[in-house]
Formats: sequence, C-alpha cells, structure tokens
Amino acid sequence: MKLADVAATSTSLAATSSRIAKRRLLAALLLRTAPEEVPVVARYLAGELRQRRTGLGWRSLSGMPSPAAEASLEVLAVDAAFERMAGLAGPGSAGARTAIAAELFAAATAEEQNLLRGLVAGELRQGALDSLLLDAVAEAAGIPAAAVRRAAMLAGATEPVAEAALLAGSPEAALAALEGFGLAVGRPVRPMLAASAPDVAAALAGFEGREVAVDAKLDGIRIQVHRSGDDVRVYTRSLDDITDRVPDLVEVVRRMPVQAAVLDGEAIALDASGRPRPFQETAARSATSDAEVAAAVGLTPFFFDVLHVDGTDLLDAPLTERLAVLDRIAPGSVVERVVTADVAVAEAAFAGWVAAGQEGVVVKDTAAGYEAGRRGSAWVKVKPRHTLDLVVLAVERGSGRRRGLLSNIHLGARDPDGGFVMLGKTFKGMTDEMLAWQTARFGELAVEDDGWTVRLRPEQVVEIAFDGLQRSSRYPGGLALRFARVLRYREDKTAAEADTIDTVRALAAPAGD
DNA sequence: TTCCGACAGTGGGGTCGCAAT
DNA sequence: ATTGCGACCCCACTATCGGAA
Repeated sequence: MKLADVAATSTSLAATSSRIAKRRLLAALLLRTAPEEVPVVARYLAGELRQRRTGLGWRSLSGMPSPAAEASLEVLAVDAAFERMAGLAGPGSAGARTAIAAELFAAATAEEQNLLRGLVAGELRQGALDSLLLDAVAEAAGIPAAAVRRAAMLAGATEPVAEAALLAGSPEAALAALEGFGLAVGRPVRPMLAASAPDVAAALAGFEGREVAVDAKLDGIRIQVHRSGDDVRVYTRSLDDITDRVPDLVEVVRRMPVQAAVLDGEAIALDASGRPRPFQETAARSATSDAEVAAAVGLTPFFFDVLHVDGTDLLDAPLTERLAVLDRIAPGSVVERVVTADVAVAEAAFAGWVAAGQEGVVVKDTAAGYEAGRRGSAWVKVKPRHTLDLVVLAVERGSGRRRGLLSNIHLGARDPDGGFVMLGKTFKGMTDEMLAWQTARFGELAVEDDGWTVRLRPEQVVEIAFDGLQRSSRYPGGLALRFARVLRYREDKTAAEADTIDTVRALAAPAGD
C-alpha cells in the first residue's frame, strides 16, 4: 500500500466530524490493506509510528525539503526508514537521523508530509485515534466492537488484535481468534482508569448509598507488576517495562507467597518516617537508571488490585473478591482502605489521608470487575482543590481548534514590593464563550506581541484552581502551580486585590520544601 | 426527545538521558 | 560544562457525537 492512501484517508477523516463516517473510512482502508501491512497501517491510522522512540521530534522537522509532486512511498518502506532512525545512537546520530528524515520527506507529497509530521509529533488531528480504530476493525471484521476492545485492552496493544481479526477470513473465525487474547502473565494490560468528582460526597452519590471501597490515592507512579515464579516484571501506566530501574519493587513482589500474580498499584518514595515524599522525588527516582541514585532513594510499592493469582484470572471477579485475595498475598504492601456506605466515614478517611501527605482517595464500586483500559464510573477519584486569584501577565495564540483565539494564559501573583511573580500557565477550564471573551479582552490589554506571545497590562484577575505547588527552576519565585485551570474571570477584583506571592509561599510551606 | 458515556483535542510542569555546542 | 531536544511521568477540562433512556 502507498503511504498516499493512508494520507488521503487521514485527510478525509479530518474533513468530517461524524464518527460513523470516520469509522467507515478507517474500515474501508483496513480492508484494502495487505496482510503484512496491517500492523503498520493500523498504527498510522491510530496516529502513531510503530517505533516507540525515533529520536525525531517536532523541532527536528523544521527545514525538511519541499514536497514531491508524485506519490511513490510504500508504507513498509516508510516504516523501515523510521526503524533505521530508531536504531541510531552515538556521535553523529542526530545528523544521520535528520538525513534519513530529509530523504523521506523529499519523496513525500504535501499530503503525505502532513501525515508524517502528525505521526512524528503525535498530533495528527484527524479526529480519530486508537478507540475509533478499534471500532473500525470490528466493522471491517464483521464482529462486535466490544470483542475487539476487550482483546486490545488485554493484549495491551491494537495491532496484533487488528491483524488477528482482519486475517481470520470470517466473523466466526475472527471472534475465535480474539478469544486467544486473554490475560497472560508477562504481558501487560491497559490499566483501569478513574473518573473524577469534586468532593467525597459527590463521589459516593454516584453509588446511590451502596457500600463502596475508599482507597487512599498515592501521589506516585502507576505500576503493573507481573510475577511468574522468580521472574518479576514492572510496567508503567503506558506499559513501558521499567523492571531494570526498580529492583526494590521486584524484591517486594518476590517475597509474596505466590507463584504467579498480576498486581496493580502505585510506587512512591517515602521519607524515614514513612511519609510520602513530594511527587518530584518519586518521578526523579523512577526515571533514572543510575544505580547509585536508585540505592539512595527507595521506592515502595502499594497495591490496590490483583488481576491474576496462581492460574486464576480475577478480571471479572467483583472487587470485593479481588481485595480479599490482595490482602492475603500482599500484606503490608496494600494501599490503605476503608469500606463504607457512610459519607461521613469516607470524608474522615479523606481528611486523614490528605493530612498524612496522600493525594486524595479513589472511591470504588465493590461489585465491579476490572475494566482494563476503561475510564468508567466504577472508580472515582477525589483530590483536594486549592484556589487563588491571580493576574494574567500574557497570553499565547492557540492552535488547532483554538487557532485565531488567544488561549494559553500566563499567571502571576502580586508582589507586595511591586510587580508580579509568574507561577505558570494554563489553557484548561475555558469554554468557547470564555475563549471568545478573553480574546477580545486581552486584545485591549496588549502592550507587546512577538507573533506568538502577547504581553499584557497586568490588570485582569482570574480565579485559578490547582492541585498544589511544586519546586520550579523555571519560574522566578521558585514555585509553580500543579495542574492549574481557570474557574472564572473576576471582573469584581482589581489586580491590586489579587493574591500575593507571600500567600502562595505560605501555602507551599507545609508541603515541606 | 433528552440525557449522558466515551473520545479527541488542547495543552500544563518536571524529570531524565543523550547529542550537539 | 552547558544547552536543547525527545520521551515520558504526573494530568484537567470542554465540545461533540451518537447510543441509551
């Protein structure tokens, strides 16, 4: 298959907003794809390259040759080119990589270049990614979408499932082939995700008075651990294998009284008293492959679910049953939990854990199975929320559907000694109406424009919600907001009434930096 | 007919490792 | 030695489509 066929489909996808039409386009192309090309074409349609890391990014693509007039590229040849780039390392590799990319781009038409840029940058913007592709695979194979989804979630990947379903020959054979994608120890599944609620009462309200499990939510990194005998593998949320970087986690799981298990949990750095360290320390520890750092800062696993134990799959077992198994096999390594139907009890647990340095709670349906890859309503997270009234110092032009609008705002706290201290940026929480309003408003306040960032007279106050403060080397106050989002613009306050940097510092102090 | 679940999009800060400067 | 880039941890929120109610 020509890359041009994929590029044309991508263009058509972007041109319609109908999901049914998108599904049809995807299915049509999959049906025209040769068997050996299915893994590549499926990946490209989902907006990704097959290579996890190519070393080529958005920045490296500036200065690529102008497009070719005629389409000539074959998808397998393109995949091979990226494979060569991914294999490069050492001095001179960046130049060699750019050379391969330049050759590729020189052979690509304008439409193909668009596709390639989108794939490299991970921003295809065709309105269809992995989920819609799975639906299209189901349509092309003539089988229910649920079967394809479940297989992909358990396989931890779409391509092998697409391949099996499309090459089966008949719907019956396809369904039978997908049955083979059960949970396998040693092959990570997509983790179950949580929806969110503003507070504990709202989270419990969704369960209509039934008993729920309320887990402490730890501010670390998600881990999925597979054990088979003495072989232990540790995977991240995106199913990256990080076993080599986390020997302390491997040791804990090796000591468990089981032969085989698949566990879901969180790894976190603790201080000497067992209190959670700031997320930044857990992140630094889990990202490094430096053995000295790894030895100096310990990581501790805390599990909250179990998907398999000694030959028994627990995916479809109710949470209550899974927790009973977990408590038996992982004593001392289980996330703190209360089981209750009482809002007051849940709220007290939330307050206690937050005071102890945890991130919040996850409220769980005790009857639900483990819904791999889904962000359903069976798990609901709640975190404390802080707010500040800050001043907009500048605004950046938006892209994509925000093109032509002033989007990403720079946030500053008032400095009592004069001026403002920038604490971060945000583009979150804005409705289309707010975007239109702020585009007009900031046009009035503009004092300088470099074509991307518009500097403003510091007059507009905005109420910002955020999860906490973190150490920053980027911003002058040494502090940055974590997960900042807009709640509302405050037209009842002047910049002189905005919160001060002293208030922000006082908020940060208890965190222990 | 209305409601709501699921998806895609729009980007945020921080961290590491690596290659280039 | 420092800087820039790529990759990947953590992530919130809104608009939209289309099936469910």
